[in-house]
Amino acid sequence: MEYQNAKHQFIQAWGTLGSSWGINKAMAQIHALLLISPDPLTADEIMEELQMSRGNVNMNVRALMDWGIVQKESKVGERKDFFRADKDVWELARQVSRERRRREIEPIIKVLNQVQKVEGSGKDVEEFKQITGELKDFSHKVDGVLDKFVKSDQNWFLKLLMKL
Amino acid sequence: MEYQNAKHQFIQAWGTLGSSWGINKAMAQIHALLLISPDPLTADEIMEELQMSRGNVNMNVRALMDWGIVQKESKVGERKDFFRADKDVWELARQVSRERRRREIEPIIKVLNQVQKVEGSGKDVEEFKQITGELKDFSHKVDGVLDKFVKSDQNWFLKLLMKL
DNA sequence: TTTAACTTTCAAAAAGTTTTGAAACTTTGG
DNA sequence: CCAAAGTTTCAAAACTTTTTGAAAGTTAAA
Repeated sequence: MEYQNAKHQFIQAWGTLGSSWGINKAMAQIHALLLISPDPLTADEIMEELQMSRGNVNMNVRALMDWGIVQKESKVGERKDFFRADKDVWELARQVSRERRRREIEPIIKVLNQVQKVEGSGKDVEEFKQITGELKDFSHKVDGVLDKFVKSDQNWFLKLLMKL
Repeated sequence: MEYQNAKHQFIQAWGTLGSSWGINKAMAQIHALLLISPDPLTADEIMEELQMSRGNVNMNVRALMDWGIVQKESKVGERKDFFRADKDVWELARQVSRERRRREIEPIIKVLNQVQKVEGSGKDVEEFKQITGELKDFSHKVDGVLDKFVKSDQNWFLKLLMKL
């Protein structure tokens, strides 16, 4: 397989994967491009390579910086901003876990705590308390695992894999 | 908090969570409703409760059955189909993991294997091989963990939690 | 076989999301 | 301070996904 080809396929696939993860395609594609780029790129280079508008690149590069997986850099003697993706896959996974934990697990635990305060009795209410209680327990467990993961180092994970 | 209130809040929250997981809102809401319902419900009851069209209910109930987390039932002396959600949160988590593994991890591993076949040399190609290689390794590890999880029982998970 | 109850399909409409591009804004070197 | 280079914003357009509802299909009791 030829390089240009492999590159496009990878960027395409990363974009699709992103979509099914609730990350928009442009954001995922920019990330893919920066990941495989040996040197940081300017907004213009990203626009050119991925054929997207300046606004779109700007918006999504900022989203990637929010996630903490892309950094802005400047070069001496250059006016333009350069963007670089974190190349450490382990670190990437941790950042993504951290964000998803914050955006998804935390809100659901909050709601489950709220609705557990339901009053009254009867079959419906009992069933409701039962299932939301189980979901809450489960969510707490997942939260705990993610927390551990986010705070851990790669070595911990590898040791864990051994145990499985 | 009053029951009707808690119920709506829970269904709403589950719908939102679904969206950020690439599961459509209607599908997640139907699932939430069935989860907390002590008895199986008919399509008409779901339509009424969630104020959505017959087509939408039908489509998403089938999607839930595809995921293996909702079952169709029939009652003697009743023409209508009844739908029931799996009440076991553990089982639910396993089914969801299985589906996401199949839909997301497997395709990306396939692409990574493909693009690793890139030919030629140079800084770009080396960087490309390096990062796609690392992603592949990582994906395989995640795949392994999920596989273990999907095939495990709750007890295994609890023991694992102890070790953390 | 007929008919009524129920389920499924699918094309069109609505809703939601992403992308564009031009204008406004900011920064920097001279 | 000015002008040039670069960045950000945002309303409108394009695109995608979801939802609707009516029509077609299926099933089962009489």
